[in-house]
Amino acid sequence: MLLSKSCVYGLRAALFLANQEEGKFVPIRHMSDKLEISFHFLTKILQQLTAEGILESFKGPNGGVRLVKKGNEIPLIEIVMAIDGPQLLTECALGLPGCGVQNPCPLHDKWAETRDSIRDMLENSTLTELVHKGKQENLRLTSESGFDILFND
Amino acid sequence: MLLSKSCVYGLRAALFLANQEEGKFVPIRHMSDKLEISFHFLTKILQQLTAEGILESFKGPNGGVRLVKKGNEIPLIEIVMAIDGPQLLTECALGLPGCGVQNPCPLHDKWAETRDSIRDMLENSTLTELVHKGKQENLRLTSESGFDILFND
DNA sequence: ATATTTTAAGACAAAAGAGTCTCAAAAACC
DNA sequence: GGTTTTTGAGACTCTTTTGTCTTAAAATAT
Ligand code: SF4
Ligand code: SF4
Repeated sequence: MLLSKSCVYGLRAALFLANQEEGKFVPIRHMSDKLEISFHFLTKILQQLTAEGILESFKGPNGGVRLVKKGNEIPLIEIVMAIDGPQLLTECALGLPGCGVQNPCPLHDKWAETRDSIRDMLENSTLTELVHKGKQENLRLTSESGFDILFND
Repeated sequence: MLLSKSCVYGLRAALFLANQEEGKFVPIRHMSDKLEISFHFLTKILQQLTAEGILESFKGPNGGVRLVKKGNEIPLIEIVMAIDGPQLLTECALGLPGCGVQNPCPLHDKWAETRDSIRDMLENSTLTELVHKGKQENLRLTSESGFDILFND
Protein backbone atom coordinates (compact mmCIF):
# COMPACT_ATOMS: atom_id res chain seq x y z
CA MET A 1 0.00 0.00 0.00
CA LEU A 2 1.12 3.46 -0.81
CA LEU A 3 -0.20 4.97 2.41
CA SER A 4 -0.55 3.25 5.76
CA LYS A 5 -3.98 2.60 7.17
CA SER A 6 -3.37 5.21 9.85
CA CYS A 7 -2.55 7.74 7.18
CA VAL A 8 -5.66 6.97 5.20
CA TYR A 9 -7.80 7.35 8.30
CA GLY A 10 -6.04 10.59 9.11
CA LEU A 11 -6.77 11.90 5.64
CA ARG A 12 -10.42 10.93 5.84
CA ALA A 13 -10.77 12.61 9.19
CA ALA A 14 -9.03 15.72 7.91
CA LEU A 15 -11.40 15.90 4.95
CA PHE A 16 -14.28 15.49 7.34
CA LEU A 17 -13.05 18.35 9.48
CA ALA A 18 -12.51 20.58 6.47
CA ASN A 19 -16.17 20.07 5.68
CA GLN A 20 -17.29 21.23 9.13
CA GLU A 21 -18.02 24.76 10.29
CA GLU A 22 -14.68 26.50 10.60
CA GLY A 23 -13.30 26.80 14.11
CA LYS A 24 -15.80 24.42 15.64
CA PHE A 25 -14.43 21.62 17.79
CA VAL A 26 -15.69 18.25 16.59
CA PRO A 27 -15.68 15.32 19.01
CA ILE A 28 -13.58 12.41 17.82
CA ARG A 29 -16.42 10.08 18.70
CA HIS A 30 -18.65 11.82 16.19
CA MET A 31 -16.06 11.42 13.49
CA SER A 32 -15.32 7.81 14.33
CA ASP A 33 -19.02 7.05 14.06
CA LYS A 34 -19.49 8.87 10.78
CA LEU A 35 -16.32 7.55 9.21
CA GLU A 36 -16.69 4.03 10.57
CA ILE A 37 -13.29 4.00 12.17
CA SER A 38 -12.56 2.58 15.62
CA PHE A 39 -12.82 5.45 18.08
CA HIS A 40 -9.68 4.60 20.00
CA PHE A 41 -7.65 4.04 16.89
CA LEU A 42 -8.79 7.29 15.36
CA THR A 43 -8.02 9.07 18.61
CA LYS A 44 -4.47 7.83 18.51
CA ILE A 45 -4.05 8.98 14.94
CA LEU A 46 -5.53 12.41 15.57
CA GLN A 47 -3.23 12.79 18.55
CA GLN A 48 -0.35 12.60 16.14
CA LEU A 49 -1.89 15.31 14.00
CA THR A 50 -2.39 17.41 17.11
CA ALA A 51 1.20 16.85 18.17
CA GLU A 52 2.32 17.96 14.71
CA GLY A 53 0.33 21.17 15.00
CA ILE A 54 -2.14 20.32 12.27
CA LEU A 55 -5.03 19.97 14.69
CA GLU A 56 -5.98 21.68 17.93
CA SER A 57 -7.82 19.77 20.60
CA PHE A 58 -9.97 20.79 23.48
CA LYS A 59 -11.12 18.61 26.36
CA GLY A 60 -14.47 18.34 28.00
CA PRO A 61 -18.01 19.05 26.87
CA ASN A 62 -18.15 20.97 23.59
CA GLY A 63 -14.58 19.90 23.13
CA GLY A 64 -13.10 17.92 20.32
CA VAL A 65 -10.66 18.61 17.59
CA ARG A 66 -10.36 21.16 14.78
CA LEU A 67 -8.00 22.23 12.03
CA VAL A 68 -5.47 24.86 13.01
CA LYS A 69 -5.29 26.33 9.52
CA LYS A 70 -8.07 26.72 7.02
CA GLY A 71 -8.72 23.71 4.85
CA ASN A 72 -7.61 25.51 1.71
CA GLU A 73 -4.21 26.08 3.26
CA ILE A 74 -3.62 22.42 4.00
CA PRO A 75 -2.34 20.27 1.17
CA LEU A 76 -2.70 16.53 1.64
CA ILE A 77 1.04 16.15 1.89
CA GLU A 78 1.00 17.75 5.34
CA ILE A 79 -1.15 15.01 6.72
CA VAL A 80 0.80 12.28 5.01
CA MET A 81 4.11 13.63 6.29
CA ALA A 82 2.73 13.94 9.81
CA ILE A 83 1.59 10.33 9.91
CA ASP A 84 3.69 8.30 7.50
CA GLY A 85 6.75 10.53 7.49
CA PRO A 86 8.92 11.39 4.54
CA GLN A 87 9.84 7.83 3.55
CA LEU A 88 7.27 7.81 0.77
CA LEU A 89 9.14 10.55 -1.04
CA THR A 90 12.64 9.45 -0.20
CA GLU A 91 12.42 5.69 -0.32
CA CYS A 92 13.10 3.85 -3.48
CA ALA A 93 11.23 1.29 -5.49
CA LEU A 94 13.96 -1.28 -5.07
CA GLY A 95 14.38 -0.51 -1.41
CA LEU A 96 18.13 -0.12 -1.54
CA PRO A 97 19.61 1.73 1.38
CA GLY A 98 21.60 4.83 0.71
CA CYS A 99 20.10 5.33 -2.71
CA GLY A 100 20.56 8.68 -4.30
CA VAL A 101 21.23 10.61 -7.44
CA GLN A 102 24.97 10.14 -7.10
CA ASN A 103 24.72 6.36 -7.00
CA PRO A 104 21.35 5.34 -8.35
CA CYS A 105 20.04 1.87 -9.04
CA PRO A 106 18.83 1.01 -12.54
CA LEU A 107 15.25 1.86 -11.77
CA HIS A 108 16.02 5.31 -10.54
CA ASP A 109 14.94 7.52 -13.44
CA LYS A 110 11.54 5.98 -13.94
CA TRP A 111 10.87 5.69 -10.27
CA ALA A 112 11.87 9.31 -9.67
CA GLU A 113 9.30 10.37 -12.23
CA THR A 114 6.63 8.33 -10.56
CA ARG A 115 7.57 9.60 -7.16
CA ASP A 116 7.36 13.15 -8.43
CA SER A 117 3.87 12.50 -9.67
CA ILE A 118 2.90 11.22 -6.25
CA ARG A 119 4.39 14.27 -4.59
CA ASP A 120 2.60 16.54 -7.04
CA MET A 121 -0.70 14.92 -6.24
CA LEU A 122 -0.22 15.35 -2.52
CA GLU A 123 1.19 18.86 -2.70
CA ASN A 124 -1.30 20.27 -5.14
CA SER A 125 -4.51 19.07 -3.55
CA THR A 126 -5.84 20.88 -0.53
CA LEU A 127 -8.46 19.54 1.82
CA THR A 128 -10.95 22.21 0.77
CA GLU A 129 -10.39 21.48 -2.88
CA LEU A 130 -11.31 17.85 -2.39
CA VAL A 131 -14.27 18.68 -0.21
CA HIS A 132 -15.63 21.01 -2.89
CA LYS A 133 -15.13 18.40 -5.51
CA GLY A 134 -16.89 15.93 -3.26
CA LYS A 135 -19.85 18.23 -2.77
CA GLN A 136 -20.18 19.11 -6.41
CA GLU A 137 -20.16 15.54 -7.55
CA ASN A 138 -21.96 14.11 -4.57
CA LEU A 139 -19.12 11.80 -3.72
CA ARG A 140 -18.73 9.61 -0.71
CA LEU A 141 -16.01 9.25 1.86
CA THR A 142 -17.15 6.12 3.63
CA SER A 143 -17.47 2.58 2.50
CA GLU A 144 -19.94 1.30 -0.04
CA SER A 145 -21.83 -0.64 2.54
CA GLY A 146 -22.14 2.34 4.83
CA PHE A 147 -24.35 4.46 2.57
CA ASP A 148 -23.13 7.30 4.68
CA ILE A 149 -22.46 10.14 2.32
CA LEU A 150 -20.14 12.59 3.93
CA PHE A 151 -20.61 15.57 1.76
CA ASN A 152 -23.96 17.30 1.68
CA ASP A 153 -25.21 15.50 4.74
CA MET B 1 5.93 1.20 0.92
CA LEU B 2 4.79 0.91 -2.62
CA LEU B 3 6.07 -2.63 -3.05
CA SER B 4 6.43 -5.28 -0.37
CA LYS B 5 9.87 -6.44 0.66
CA SER B 6 9.22 -9.78 -1.00
CA CYS B 7 8.39 -8.02 -4.22
CA VAL B 8 11.52 -5.91 -4.13
CA TYR B 9 13.63 -8.99 -3.53
CA GLY B 10 11.85 -10.76 -6.35
CA LEU B 11 12.59 -7.86 -8.67
CA ARG B 12 16.22 -7.76 -7.71
CA ALA B 13 16.57 -11.47 -8.26
CA ALA B 14 14.81 -11.22 -11.61
CA LEU B 15 17.19 -8.46 -12.70
CA PHE B 16 20.07 -10.62 -11.57
CA LEU B 17 18.81 -13.54 -13.63
CA ALA B 18 18.27 -11.35 -16.67
CA ASN B 19 21.93 -10.46 -16.44
CA GLN B 20 23.04 -14.09 -16.50
CA GLU B 21 23.74 -16.29 -19.49
CA GLU B 22 20.38 -17.10 -21.05
CA GLY B 23 18.99 -20.53 -20.22
CA LYS B 24 21.53 -21.27 -17.51
CA PHE B 25 20.16 -22.45 -14.17
CA VAL B 26 21.45 -20.27 -11.36
CA PRO B 27 21.44 -21.66 -7.82
CA ILE B 28 19.37 -19.63 -5.41
CA ARG B 29 22.23 -19.77 -2.93
CA HIS B 30 24.44 -17.93 -5.36
CA MET B 31 21.84 -15.22 -5.80
CA SER B 32 21.13 -14.91 -2.12
CA ASP B 33 24.84 -14.43 -1.49
CA LYS B 34 25.29 -11.86 -4.23
CA LEU B 35 22.15 -9.97 -3.46
CA GLU B 36 22.53 -10.14 0.30
CA ILE B 37 19.12 -11.67 0.85
CA SER B 38 18.40 -14.50 3.26
CA PHE B 39 18.63 -17.74 1.30
CA HIS B 40 15.47 -19.28 2.71
CA PHE B 41 13.48 -16.14 2.28
CA LEU B 42 14.60 -15.68 -1.28
CA THR B 43 13.81 -19.33 -1.95
CA LYS B 44 10.26 -18.83 -0.79
CA ILE B 45 9.85 -15.79 -3.01
CA LEU B 46 11.32 -17.45 -6.07
CA GLN B 47 9.03 -20.41 -5.50
CA GLN B 48 6.14 -18.03 -6.05
CA LEU B 49 7.67 -16.85 -9.30
CA THR B 50 8.16 -20.46 -10.33
CA ALA B 51 4.57 -21.29 -9.46
CA GLU B 52 3.45 -18.34 -11.58
CA GLY B 53 5.41 -19.61 -14.54
CA ILE B 54 7.89 -16.77 -14.59
CA LEU B 55 10.78 -18.96 -13.51
CA GLU B 56 11.70 -22.58 -14.15
CA SER B 57 13.56 -24.53 -11.51
CA PHE B 58 15.71 -27.59 -11.62
CA LYS B 59 16.87 -29.64 -8.66
CA GLY B 60 20.24 -31.12 -7.91
CA PRO B 61 23.76 -30.24 -8.96
CA ASN B 62 23.87 -27.74 -11.79
CA GLY B 63 20.30 -26.99 -10.90
CA GLY B 64 18.85 -23.70 -9.89
CA VAL B 65 16.41 -21.30 -11.36
CA ARG B 66 16.09 -19.43 -14.64
CA LEU B 67 13.74 -17.12 -16.50
CA VAL B 68 11.20 -18.88 -18.71
CA LYS B 69 11.01 -16.01 -21.17
CA LYS B 70 13.79 -13.75 -22.32
CA GLY B 71 14.46 -10.76 -20.15
CA ASN B 72 13.35 -8.33 -22.83
CA GLU B 73 9.94 -9.97 -22.87
CA ILE B 74 9.38 -9.54 -19.16
CA PRO B 75 8.11 -6.18 -17.97
CA LEU B 76 8.50 -5.47 -14.28
CA ILE B 77 4.77 -5.57 -13.82
CA GLU B 78 4.80 -9.34 -14.28
CA ILE B 79 6.97 -9.84 -11.26
CA VAL B 80 5.02 -7.35 -9.19
CA MET B 81 1.69 -8.97 -10.05
CA ALA B 82 3.08 -12.42 -9.26
CA ILE B 83 4.24 -11.40 -5.81
CA ASP B 84 2.16 -8.48 -4.62
CA GLY B 85 -0.91 -9.16 -6.70
CA PRO B 86 -3.07 -6.60 -8.44
CA GLN B 87 -3.97 -4.56 -5.35
CA LEU B 88 -1.42 -1.91 -6.22
CA LEU B 89 -3.28 -1.04 -9.38
CA THR B 90 -6.80 -1.51 -8.09
CA GLU B 91 -6.57 -0.26 -4.55
CA CYS B 92 -7.23 3.33 -3.81
CA ALA B 93 -5.34 6.04 -2.02
CA LEU B 94 -8.08 6.47 0.55
CA GLY B 95 -8.49 2.73 0.95
CA LEU B 96 -12.25 2.72 0.54
CA PRO B 97 -13.72 -0.64 -0.26
CA GLY B 98 -15.77 -0.97 -3.41
CA CYS B 99 -14.25 2.09 -4.96
CA GLY B 100 -14.71 2.59 -8.63
CA VAL B 101 -15.37 4.98 -11.45
CA GLN B 102 -19.12 4.79 -10.91
CA ASN B 103 -18.91 5.90 -7.30
CA PRO B 104 -15.54 7.50 -6.75
CA CYS B 105 -14.20 9.23 -3.68
CA PRO B 106 -13.00 12.84 -3.93
CA LEU B 107 -9.41 11.85 -4.51
CA HIS B 108 -10.19 9.61 -7.42
CA ASP B 109 -9.11 11.67 -10.41
CA LYS B 110 -5.72 12.64 -9.09
CA TRP B 111 -5.06 9.24 -7.67
CA ALA B 112 -6.04 7.54 -10.91
CA GLU B 113 -3.45 9.66 -12.72
CA THR B 114 -0.80 8.69 -10.24
CA ARG B 115 -1.74 5.07 -10.39
CA ASP B 116 -1.51 5.18 -14.15
CA SER B 117 1.97 6.56 -13.91
CA ILE B 118 2.94 3.70 -11.65
CA ARG B 119 1.43 1.19 -14.03
CA ASP B 120 3.23 2.80 -16.94
CA MET B 121 6.52 2.54 -15.18
CA LEU B 122 6.04 -1.13 -14.43
CA GLU B 123 4.61 -2.05 -17.81
CA ASN B 124 7.09 -0.17 -19.92
CA SER B 125 10.30 -1.31 -18.30
CA THR B 126 11.62 -4.76 -19.10
CA LEU B 127 14.24 -6.58 -17.10
CA THR B 128 16.70 -6.41 -19.97
CA GLU B 129 16.16 -2.72 -20.40
CA LEU B 130 17.11 -2.06 -16.82
CA VAL B 131 20.04 -4.41 -16.94
CA HIS B 132 21.41 -2.58 -19.98
CA LYS B 133 20.95 0.72 -18.30
CA GLY B 134 22.70 -0.68 -15.28
CA LYS B 135 25.65 -1.85 -17.32
CA GLN B 136 25.98 1.34 -19.31
CA GLU B 137 25.99 3.52 -16.28
CA ASN B 138 27.81 1.10 -14.00
CA LEU B 139 25.00 1.05 -11.52
CA ARG B 140 24.58 -1.16 -8.53
CA LEU B 141 21.85 -3.44 -7.36
CA THR B 142 22.98 -4.19 -3.85
CA SER B 143 23.29 -2.00 -0.82
CA GLU B 144 25.75 0.77 -0.35
CA SER B 145 27.59 -1.10 2.33
CA GLY B 146 27.98 -4.20 0.22
CA PHE B 147 30.20 -2.71 -2.50
CA ASP B 148 28.91 -5.56 -4.55
CA ILE B 149 28.30 -4.20 -8.00
CA LEU B 150 25.94 -6.44 -9.87
CA PHE B 151 26.42 -5.30 -13.39
CA ASN B 152 29.76 -5.79 -15.07
CA ASP B 153 31.00 -8.13 -12.43
C1' DA C 1 -17.58 19.53 45.22
C1' DT C 2 -19.23 16.04 42.18
C1' DA C 3 -20.56 14.01 38.05
C1' DT C 4 -20.13 14.17 33.04
C1' DT C 5 -17.85 14.73 28.74
C1' DT C 6 -14.13 14.86 26.35
C1' DT C 7 -8.91 14.21 24.90
C1' DA C 8 -4.15 12.05 26.48
C1' DA C 9 -1.28 8.32 27.31
C1' DG C 10 0.03 4.00 27.22
C1' DA C 11 -0.55 -1.04 28.07
C1' DC C 12 -2.24 -4.82 25.72
C1' DA C 13 -3.88 -8.12 21.89
C1' DA C 14 -4.53 -9.60 17.20
C1' DA C 15 -3.12 -9.83 12.47
C1' DA C 16 0.01 -9.34 8.81
C1' DG C 17 4.63 -9.09 7.03
C1' DA C 18 9.34 -10.53 7.22
C1' DG C 19 12.56 -13.84 8.18
C1' DT C 20 14.45 -18.57 9.97
C1' DC C 21 14.69 -23.40 10.27
C1' DT C 22 13.84 -28.36 9.38
C1' DC C 23 12.88 -32.03 6.65
C1' DA C 24 11.50 -34.06 2.30
C1' DA C 25 12.10 -34.86 -2.73
C1' DA C 26 14.53 -34.73 -7.01
C1' DA C 27 18.69 -34.90 -9.65
C1' DA C 28 23.53 -35.79 -10.23
C1' DC C 29 27.83 -37.99 -9.15
C1' DC C 30 30.61 -41.55 -7.26
C1' DG D 1 23.10 -47.82 -3.63
C1' DG D 2 24.68 -43.97 -1.08
C1' DT D 3 26.21 -39.28 -0.80
C1' DT D 4 25.85 -34.59 -2.28
C1' DT D 5 23.56 -30.70 -4.21
C1' DT D 6 19.87 -28.46 -5.11
C1' DT D 7 14.63 -26.86 -4.89
C1' DG D 8 9.87 -27.65 -2.38
C1' DA D 9 6.88 -27.34 1.43
C1' DG D 10 5.67 -25.99 5.63
C1' DA D 11 6.17 -25.06 10.58
C1' DC D 12 7.93 -21.74 13.36
C1' DT D 13 9.63 -17.10 15.26
C1' DC D 14 10.26 -12.13 15.22
C1' DT D 15 8.72 -7.53 14.04
C1' DT D 16 5.58 -4.09 12.58
C1' DT D 17 1.10 -2.60 11.88
C1' DT D 18 -3.42 -2.44 13.30
C1' DG D 19 -6.75 -2.34 16.64
C1' DT D 20 -8.67 -2.56 21.65
C1' DC D 21 -8.93 -1.36 26.32
C1' DT D 22 -8.03 0.97 30.70
C1' DT D 23 -6.88 4.77 33.35
C1' DA D 24 -5.68 9.63 33.87
C1' DA D 25 -6.32 14.53 33.12
C1' DA D 26 -8.78 18.60 31.60
C1' DA D 27 -12.92 21.14 30.95
C1' DT D 28 -17.76 21.89 31.82
C1' DA D 29 -22.09 21.91 34.18
C1' DT D 30 -25.01 21.40 38.11
S1 SF4 E 1 18.50 4.91 -6.99
FE1 SF4 E 1 16.38 5.68 -7.26
S2 SF4 E 1 15.18 3.85 -7.74
FE2 SF4 E 1 17.14 3.10 -6.94
S3 SF4 E 1 16.81 2.82 -4.77
FE3 SF4 E 1 17.55 4.88 -4.98
S4 SF4 E 1 15.73 6.21 -5.22
FE4 SF4 E 1 15.10 4.10 -5.54
S1 SF4 F 1 -12.65 6.32 -5.91
FE1 SF4 F 1 -10.54 6.36 -6.75
S2 SF4 F 1 -9.32 7.41 -5.19
FE2 SF4 F 1 -11.27 6.85 -4.21
S3 SF4 F 1 -10.89 4.88 -3.24
FE3 SF4 F 1 -11.66 4.41 -5.27
S4 SF4 F 1 -9.85 4.24 -6.64
FE4 SF4 F 1 -9.20 5.23 -4.73
